[in-house]
Amino acid sequence: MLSRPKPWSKLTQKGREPFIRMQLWLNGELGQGVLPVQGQQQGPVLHSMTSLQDPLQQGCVSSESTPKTSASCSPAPESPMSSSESVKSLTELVQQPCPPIETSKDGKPPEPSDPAASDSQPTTPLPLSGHSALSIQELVAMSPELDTYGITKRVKEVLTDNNLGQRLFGETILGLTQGSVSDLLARPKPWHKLSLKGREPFVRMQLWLNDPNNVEKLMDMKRMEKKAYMKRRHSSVSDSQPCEPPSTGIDYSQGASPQPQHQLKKPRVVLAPEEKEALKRAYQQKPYPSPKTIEELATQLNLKTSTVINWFHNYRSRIRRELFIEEIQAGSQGQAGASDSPSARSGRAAPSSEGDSCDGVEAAEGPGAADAEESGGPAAAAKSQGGPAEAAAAPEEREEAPRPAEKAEPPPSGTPAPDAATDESRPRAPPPPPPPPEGPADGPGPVPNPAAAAPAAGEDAATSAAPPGEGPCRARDGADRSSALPSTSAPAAARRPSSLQSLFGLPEAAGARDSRDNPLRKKKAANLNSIIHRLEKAASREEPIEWEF
DNA sequence: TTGCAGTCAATATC
DNA sequence: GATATTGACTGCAA
Repeated sequence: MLSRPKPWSKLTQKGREPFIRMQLWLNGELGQGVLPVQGQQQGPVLHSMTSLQDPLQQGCVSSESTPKTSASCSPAPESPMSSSESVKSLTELVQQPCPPIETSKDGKPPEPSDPAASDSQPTTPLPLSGHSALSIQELVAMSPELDTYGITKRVKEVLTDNNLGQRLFGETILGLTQGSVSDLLARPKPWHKLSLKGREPFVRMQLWLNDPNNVEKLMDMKRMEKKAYMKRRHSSVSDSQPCEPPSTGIDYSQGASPQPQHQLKKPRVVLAPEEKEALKRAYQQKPYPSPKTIEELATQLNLKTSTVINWFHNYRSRIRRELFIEEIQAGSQGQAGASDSPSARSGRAAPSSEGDSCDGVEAAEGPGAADAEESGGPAAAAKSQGGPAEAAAAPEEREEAPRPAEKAEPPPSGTPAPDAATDESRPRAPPPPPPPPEGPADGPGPVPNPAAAAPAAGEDAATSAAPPGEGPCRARDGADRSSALPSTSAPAAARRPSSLQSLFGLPEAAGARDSRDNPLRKKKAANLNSIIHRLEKAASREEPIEWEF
């Protein structure tokens, strides 16, 4: 990297990290200021070339939304600090009470004076006024690891304590919709697993938390909204009746009748429970189904292929998140206080549980695993993510461990190795991790055989279980699955190896889930751990080091 | 091209 | 009415 640095513009977000770190480091050495001091805008574009001119010092007026644009940069001021200081200052920046968030600056945030504005538009995120013009991205990029779990927890507390809604908070402070806020607060990802963009809301939350007047401001906003609403209501009522549609006023005003609009809108697809069940089962068989499989599933379920594709994407991603949460929670529970970045450290064995729907599956998936390195090195991985935990988490179901495998995490401390796995542990645990998506999927395997499919109903037959024959990844998942849904599927499998039904049926699955702690589950977990462990070994033959347990 | 992260926004649920 | 869930979409990276 030092000898062949890529140009900043060609670096991925992750790829930029080292340069940012180097820059910080250099700044420290040089005593140059990294952080802007109020009012200064730092430029995001770094010269990856080692010449490093305190890139950070080049102020770029980049707006929050357009970080990359390096546009104009002005020399930035200085604020001497050592690398550690810079980091520290950053931390402080984000952690210490910050100046009023909102506001005005770019004109963005709703002006208090203009109630209307506030209520009608979601207002852009906040311009972190206090911190000068440091764009949020810059803050994010330079921000130290934040305890996402702790932050969301505090935010939730503050919001509930003060009776502030997610919508208001999201639109005003984060620039996100209510649904996103809800999701974020309920399932925060660990800091190191977030992309720069994904970290933004957390930085904003942190800044907001640090703002001594945060609640007050939000309350004001609330009041203004209310006022504006009342105002509008009044005017519309008194003015006449013309158009009532308060919320959609704009659209209506644009001429066309409301109707068209509605018609243009695609009705939201709502999958029936049976369909979901079927998809879940299909997922258990193949988290990464081939196009063909998807096609079949779609046909069987009478859904659009895009819907099936989306469902798989969403499911994988959500399961992953569930795992994060479990890890975090497990971690925090395990460790007392935990506030410290549980997210990062969470780790340890998370016992279980899977997310509902998730069927735990993913646990392995690992995003976690996957990125471990993100934080930098194995150690980091271990530390931050609580590596092991990841693996551990929700073992029972973990079916696929997709990508992560790369980094398979070691078994939870308690469970060492393979042994645990008794018979069940299907040795075959294959390979590798999740392969690239499809690879395996197509495989031979057991893809759900459409034939069998009858989704919901047919279940009976359910059966099937597709034996593991699948591709690597699948294999793994097969294994897991089997472990996860043990008996039930087993027999079935025997009967009908590849049938869609396998995807459905198996009522037991649900039952199994309930009892999270039963011995069976534990056993499964142990098996999984052993499998993971083996995978790990295989994968890391090169560097056996690490993991200390 | 595929998968993922992050979101939105419609619905469902509380 | 507020919050949670979830199908779909966008943009990015590999």
